[in-house]
Amino acid sequence: MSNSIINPLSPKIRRESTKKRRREILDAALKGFLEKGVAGTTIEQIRKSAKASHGSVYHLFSSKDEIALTLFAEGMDVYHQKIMQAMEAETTAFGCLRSMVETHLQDVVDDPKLSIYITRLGMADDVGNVSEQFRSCNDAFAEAVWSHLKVFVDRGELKLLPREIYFSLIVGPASHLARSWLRGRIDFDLMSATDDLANAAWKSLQPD
Amino acid sequence: MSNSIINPLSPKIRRESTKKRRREILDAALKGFLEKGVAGTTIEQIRKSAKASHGSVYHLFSSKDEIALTLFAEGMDVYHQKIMQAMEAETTAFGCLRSMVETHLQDVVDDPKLSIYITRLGMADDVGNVSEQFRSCNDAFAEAVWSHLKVFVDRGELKLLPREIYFSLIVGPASHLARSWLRGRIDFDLMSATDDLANAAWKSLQPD
Amino acid sequence: MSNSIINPLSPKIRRESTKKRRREILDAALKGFLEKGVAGTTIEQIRKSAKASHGSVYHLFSSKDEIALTLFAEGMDVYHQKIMQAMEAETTAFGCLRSMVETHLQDVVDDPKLSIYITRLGMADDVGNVSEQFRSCNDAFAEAVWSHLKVFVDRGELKLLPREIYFSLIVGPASHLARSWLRGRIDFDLMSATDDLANAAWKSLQPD
Amino acid sequence: MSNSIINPLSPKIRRESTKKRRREILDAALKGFLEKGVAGTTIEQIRKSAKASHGSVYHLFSSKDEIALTLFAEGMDVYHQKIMQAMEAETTAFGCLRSMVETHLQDVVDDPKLSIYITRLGMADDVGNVSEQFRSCNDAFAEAVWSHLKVFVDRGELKLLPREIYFSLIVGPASHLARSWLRGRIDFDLMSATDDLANAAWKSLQPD
DNA sequence: TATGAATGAGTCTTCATTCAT
DNA sequence: TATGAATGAAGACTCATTCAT
Repeated sequence: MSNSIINPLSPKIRRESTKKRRREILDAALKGFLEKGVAGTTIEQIRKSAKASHGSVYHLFSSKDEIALTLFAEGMDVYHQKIMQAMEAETTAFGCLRSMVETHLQDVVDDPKLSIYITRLGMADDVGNVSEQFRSCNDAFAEAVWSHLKVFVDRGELKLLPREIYFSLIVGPASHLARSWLRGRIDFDLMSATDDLANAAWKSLQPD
Repeated sequence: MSNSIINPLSPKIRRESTKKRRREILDAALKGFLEKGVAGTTIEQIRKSAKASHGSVYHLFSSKDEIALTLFAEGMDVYHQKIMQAMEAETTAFGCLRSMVETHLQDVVDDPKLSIYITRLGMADDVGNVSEQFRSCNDAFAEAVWSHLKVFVDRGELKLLPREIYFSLIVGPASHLARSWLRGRIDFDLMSATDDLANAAWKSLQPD
Repeated sequence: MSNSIINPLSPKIRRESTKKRRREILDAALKGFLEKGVAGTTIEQIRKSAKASHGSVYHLFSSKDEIALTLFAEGMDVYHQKIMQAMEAETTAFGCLRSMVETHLQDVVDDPKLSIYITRLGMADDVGNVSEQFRSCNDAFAEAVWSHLKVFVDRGELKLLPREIYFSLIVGPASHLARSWLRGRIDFDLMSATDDLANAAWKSLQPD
Repeated sequence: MSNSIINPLSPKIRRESTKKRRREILDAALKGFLEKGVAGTTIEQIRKSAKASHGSVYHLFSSKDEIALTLFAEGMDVYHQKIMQAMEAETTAFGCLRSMVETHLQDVVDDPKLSIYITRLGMADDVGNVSEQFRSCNDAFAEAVWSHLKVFVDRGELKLLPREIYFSLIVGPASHLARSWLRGRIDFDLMSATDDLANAAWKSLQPD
């Protein structure tokens, strides 16, 4: 099972050292992007932070956008995998929903900046064509999620709804709350909301 | 009751013509920002589109960021007002929730680009200090929303939860779905999801 | 005795209030010039600091340079007057030299920034045509100084030299030392050098 | 013995061509600065005159101020070296003083504009932080001068005074006169004042 | 006279990207 | 492959000055 979109643009990498250099650049770039945004981070800063030369960066990536996109893709991919693993580990409908909510919250708590980066880039017009990336990988993910939930729906444990709505109902509130938390608008520990959100998701999906 | 943050930075305006000129610039800027993003829109384009001189723009606004911020504040304000009006017009708990969901969706559908602009800027670290603006106005809004919902909670019609969670439960799914829709991932008419989302919100907030 | 060059460009001033406003602008400008240089000070800052409007400034002065020039002229004039008064109060050759040295040092100590401003502008190409101002007023001053010293030279108390050299010999060292002091390169109290410099000037001008 | 401050900010230069390009820019800039002042010279003019691209200039220097500063440092350095060489070539106290005076005057006569540039920048608050540069290099120079004069003072050939005063007494008058000359206030050949100024310096430093 | 809105030429600087070595 | 010098288009912003009210 791989809906991975990691490095879709990357050239075939020959040497080990190249791979390492590539990673250094990506890490340096991510650091910058998280702190100052994509537009606010210059290639110069990236290359300096990665101790690479200008030419070196352009040898490995065709543009700054490609770097941003690669990181975005990686991030999305990891997020998707986390969610999928969480779902796969559960056998009950409630367990599944709860697990998704918890995983989402944990993901935000574990790396808030990365979380913002992904969300923000997901809405950006201006970086490369994120949407293309986003779509192809997201559609696959959506399909995978659906195929899991379908089991419970078929069993009558979850309400039948247009499939696009499930993820919004389950993760939407967590995502929304997480954004408030990221903005520092929430005092309590984000994870402590897990039960309330999981219960809410569960109830909202009960058949009438 | 005014949690308005419109023009928080605006200087005292003496002449009527100034007010008009200010508006022209804001409108021209918004047009650009919606089409090409804040970074992608130049002051030159704005001023040309507003038929104003360079200096004139800077006489009225101290920077491009201030323009973006003013627009953001205005947009947030309008959104908040819409939601508040929707809530105030309803007397039942369900009516209130449904109205919030519907208003949110309608808002996105009515002006998708503005909607993206607001959402995106709300997550931006890089433009001025949006967060400051965002916070002060958002907190007031959150308070107003809560004071409305509290009535229903006190009556036992809605479950008692940490107050920060309500808005996420009610509008979070709509917001999440709207983002998918904005990315073109959803075939059906967004408004048609109103009932499903409203019901879900309602159920998720039922007392146990 | 007036070799004053104050306000050579100023229009005839009618009202008292105008005179006051004029003074406020000049004072505000001087403050800026001393802190950040002429080029580094904007009309905007001056007018704000003087609580005057743009138009008001331009009504009273034709340009920023004119303001700078007026201040320069005033400063030069005051300096010249101080030196002349010091000379006139003395009857002996040594007393006269000592008095000039002391006055120069005191002038620097009393208002170091003004002192720098005058010196700097005296060398500037870029502000209006300072040199014109400088020349006409300086020549008159030089003449006045010479006519005082001439008495002592005629009496054989001071050496006969090209007249242009006297002022350089008497005040040059004080001026040079003062610049070091202004740069913070000198620990001791500047005034304490008075005797040494006065003696040196005296000796350097002794007939062979 | 090197109190040189040349290129204190220059990056490690790898290629020979870079050094050449750097020099071309500096030369072009100096030409402009001498003619129209630092503020009056634009980067555009410099780069055009040096046949370099905009980015090239900024690759080699971080700002216009850095160029001005480098030039200032170079100029100061050359001046200091001239004076030191003049002193070192002399064995008698009088010869030494005379040589310093003559060198200073010659320096002004040889390149009046450069001379003004150095003097003016030495007084400027507004360009970068000249003072820092100025100080560190000037202190070293002052020390070197003093260690030379000390010999004569120890021998009783020159009067014992606070060490900061010597240079002012010797070069101050020449410097002052040179400024008058630069302003066109002096008819005679500046160099012809050498003897008078040298004698004056000599006499002013005689032990009582 | 006073005000402050408007002008617009001009400047520095940034930065992604290319290319010679 | 790696390096860093060079490119040059583009952009934000400044500011002295003019002018309508």
